[in-house]
Amino acid sequence: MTVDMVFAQPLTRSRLSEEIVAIIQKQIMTGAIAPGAKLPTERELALSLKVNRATVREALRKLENLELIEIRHGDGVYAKNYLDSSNLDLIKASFSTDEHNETIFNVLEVRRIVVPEMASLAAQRRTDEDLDELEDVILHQEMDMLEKDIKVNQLIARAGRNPVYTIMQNFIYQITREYSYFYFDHEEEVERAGRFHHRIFDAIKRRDASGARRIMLEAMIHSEERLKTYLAGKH
Amino acid sequence: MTVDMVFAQPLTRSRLSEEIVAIIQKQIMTGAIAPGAKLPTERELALSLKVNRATVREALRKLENLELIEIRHGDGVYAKNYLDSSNLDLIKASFSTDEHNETIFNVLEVRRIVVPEMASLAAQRRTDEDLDELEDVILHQEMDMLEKDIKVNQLIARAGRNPVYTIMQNFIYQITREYSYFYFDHEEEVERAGRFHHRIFDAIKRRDASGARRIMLEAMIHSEERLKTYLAGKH
DNA sequence: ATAGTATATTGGTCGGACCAATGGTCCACT
DNA sequence: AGTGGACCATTGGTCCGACCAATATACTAT
Repeated sequence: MTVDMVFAQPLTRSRLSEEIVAIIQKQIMTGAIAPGAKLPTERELALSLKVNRATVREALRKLENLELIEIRHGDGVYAKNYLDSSNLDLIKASFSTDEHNETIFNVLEVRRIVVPEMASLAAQRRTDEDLDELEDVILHQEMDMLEKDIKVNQLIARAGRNPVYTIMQNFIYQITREYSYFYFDHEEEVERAGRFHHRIFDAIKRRDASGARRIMLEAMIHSEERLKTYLAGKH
Repeated sequence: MTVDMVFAQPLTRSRLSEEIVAIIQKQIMTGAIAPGAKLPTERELALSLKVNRATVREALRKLENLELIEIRHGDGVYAKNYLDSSNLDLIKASFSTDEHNETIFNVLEVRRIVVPEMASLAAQRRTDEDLDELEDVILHQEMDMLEKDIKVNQLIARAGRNPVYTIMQNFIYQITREYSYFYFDHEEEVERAGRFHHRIFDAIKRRDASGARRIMLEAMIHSEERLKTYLAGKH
């Protein structure tokens, strides 16, 4: 438990345009800029922020992707209601500035519903190739348990044959992965994960949809509890 | 059923950079550009596409947000595995070029799980203010049923007090809304929706979580069936 | 009043220049 | 031979200034 959670997000924070994104995003999400309000011109923003207009434009482009603003050619830039956004990156942003772990709890709440259902779909739709890949990973001894666990969940997600679930799984993974390091610090949990892999594989092999769902739900609940006690202990 | 589904996506297709996004995105998602492969430099892309480098940069910025590429300062641009993306916009893109309605079915499959759970959370967490807002909308006579239905679902989502669910609800709504117009063409469905609103409101008011979940699930299944017969009739 | 037109404003694209991070080469030193 | 560090070419990041294209508005002619 030494190097976990060191590099939270800021990887590309060297980019000036990202700073601008953060500034404007904060103002929109705190309500300092109301939905429907017209933002300053690109030229004005460039002037007041003392950066080039091209840099402002790249920032606005990202804010548009986040569905926080609407850019109208020949008219101007307007703030949108962030509650209407469908971009999960907004959650990632709030995650990196979250003091009370609200974000992670929200994600866990969704995970508990979504991931077991994904396992159920995998059991229904898996091909023999999916099964082979899964078995390969599970029986692969040299791989450490964290890496293996990630791979198993990924293969299950893809075996479900629903890209929407796959994307949601990727999102959930990206948010929770920083806590996974701590999780597998205990030998007890490593063994438990090993047993889980075999059980879920067996259920998927037998095309036992409800069984797969139940086994996955059980695993989710357990890791939730472990995480909650860990986070509680940090304060 | 005349003007439904007219403007699928192309709203901002006047932008040159969007064309470039589409070109490169397609190559990555079809595998023409393999994951890990290095893309041409910005200068080379600008040259071969006969556009300015700034335009290429804006396109690359968007592809980066889609998690389709990774940009490394001083190094180059690398393709990522689109299966690892957590950006729901990828689904929207495939939706607009989907011949066999696969996308909408995938989204409905997720909706059936997610939205009822959202209703359950709303029943558990709704405040009196949430309830008042909901009642206002439901009893508001002048509003047409489509608009009302959207608003009701939105308020339920927000009453659940989980931004991740809210974002997913927005995504689901954006994908399915184009079919909603047809849905409320039948007076029978309008009346059914009215009854549904009252029932779900009642359950949420009583803080009946499982009841709210059940009522919502019922509504989802019904609209799914209606939509499927409609889509089947189009061929 | 209304429809059409001119114009100012604003986002979109262009070209060319320089800054900053990275990878690789090469050389001095051990 | 191996290692560490200086150097340099390459590539993304930012800047400047100019022009193109869409929009809103004010104005004009009817």
